[in-house]
Amino acid sequence: MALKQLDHVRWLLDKDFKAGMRVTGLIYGDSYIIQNLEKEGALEQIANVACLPGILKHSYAMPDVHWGYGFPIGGVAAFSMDDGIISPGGVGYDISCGVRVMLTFLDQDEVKPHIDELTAAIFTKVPCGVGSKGAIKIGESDLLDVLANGALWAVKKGYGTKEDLECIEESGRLPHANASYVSKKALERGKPQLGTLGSGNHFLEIQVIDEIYDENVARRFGLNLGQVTVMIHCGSRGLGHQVCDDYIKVMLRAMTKYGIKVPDRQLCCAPLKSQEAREYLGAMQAAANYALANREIIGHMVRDVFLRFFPKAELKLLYDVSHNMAHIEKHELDGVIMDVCVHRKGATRAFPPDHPSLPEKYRPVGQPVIIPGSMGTESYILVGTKRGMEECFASTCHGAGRVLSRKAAMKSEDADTVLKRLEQKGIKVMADQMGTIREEIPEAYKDVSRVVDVVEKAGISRKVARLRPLAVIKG
DNA sequence: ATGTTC
Repeated sequence: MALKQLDHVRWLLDKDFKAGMRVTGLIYGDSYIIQNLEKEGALEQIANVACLPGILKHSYAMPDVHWGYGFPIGGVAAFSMDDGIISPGGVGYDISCGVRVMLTFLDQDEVKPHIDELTAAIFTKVPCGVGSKGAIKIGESDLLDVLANGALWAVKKGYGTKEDLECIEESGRLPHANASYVSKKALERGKPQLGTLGSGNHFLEIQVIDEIYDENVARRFGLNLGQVTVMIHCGSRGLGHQVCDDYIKVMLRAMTKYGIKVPDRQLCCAPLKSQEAREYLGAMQAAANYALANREIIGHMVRDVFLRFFPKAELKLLYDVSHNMAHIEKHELDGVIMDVCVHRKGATRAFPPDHPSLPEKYRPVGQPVIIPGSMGTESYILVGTKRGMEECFASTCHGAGRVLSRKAAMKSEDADTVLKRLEQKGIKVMADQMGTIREEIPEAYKDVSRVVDVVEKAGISRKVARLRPLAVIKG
């Protein structure tokens, strides 16, 4: 057995597991999570990532890990800027897919009597579902502006406030975006979709804070028991998908050109110093800016609707963070601080207290981390820790993580039964397509509280609060 | 995730 248990929640995948592994695998999980890992091929993928050139320390797997395109979802891998690589498969098809939480100044008792109308009004306002479009109309030059400026563009156009920006990662704008590396096809797909939620696991929830674990941090974040919040989970839509598709082809050519050998073609990549890497980074950051703008615009639309019902709602942004990104960040290795390229695919950046990238108001406690649960289950707010910074490149989990494939989930139950069950729990659900409801049944996912307990026990982030859904909008 | 198989 190549997996060595280090403590209750840490497992080391030995280099003997597979020929070509340059580093060990470090997996966070309890025994249930480790069992699931073996049966679905994720373990093999963790080992494959460990074979990539220039990988640093470990190939990491968070407790929500499961099989993905090339890299596992829930995987983290950092690469040296000197001899490392960048890979579209390590970011994922939905570039900068991520999540934000907005805080109302309303108690659940004020909102509950209006929840049906409120949810219906948001459902009408925010287009959702596969191929959804038409939230706002922009031309080619505005789209280029979005790709260059992210959420800053949205705020400039009145879709959001200046105060939002400091609570978005990278202040809402990735600086090395370069739209000239984004294909015409990607631009065409993205133009009509700005301000739309999309489909799959994307959602919009109205929630209530029903448990506080850390009073001090919760106070700093502005979280109170009974307070209503809004969570938005979506990404870069067809534009990001097309960028990934385009650059997988570029990287397959680059592998031949640079003589890179990988155990799985889906891990195709290019040296970080190459022109191909520069172009992917520019295109990926442009797609990420699209996603940041998208969440800012949707947030603004939700704010509009809430204010119509409740003039004092406010909807202050707690934080907006991506969980599908490669970032070039400073990390300490063997006592030396250096730039490294951290791929987080279905994993969340979680900066510790005092990190210079954090807005000043969060510096004393650390970065808010947002962990959505599966449909109808609780979500969590965590906070980044020093140990996470030192041990796993400031990373943590991103959600519940699938245990059933979309296809397998589709077979299990009809949508009406799922909706009825959620209704009995007092959760209002509105969806564009019933197929999505079946794909997203809670049984298709791990228990998010189990996942969060693992990262807390490991000390790579800490629980702050739990959010219970009142209403869910699905694509 | 995705104009859910250009």
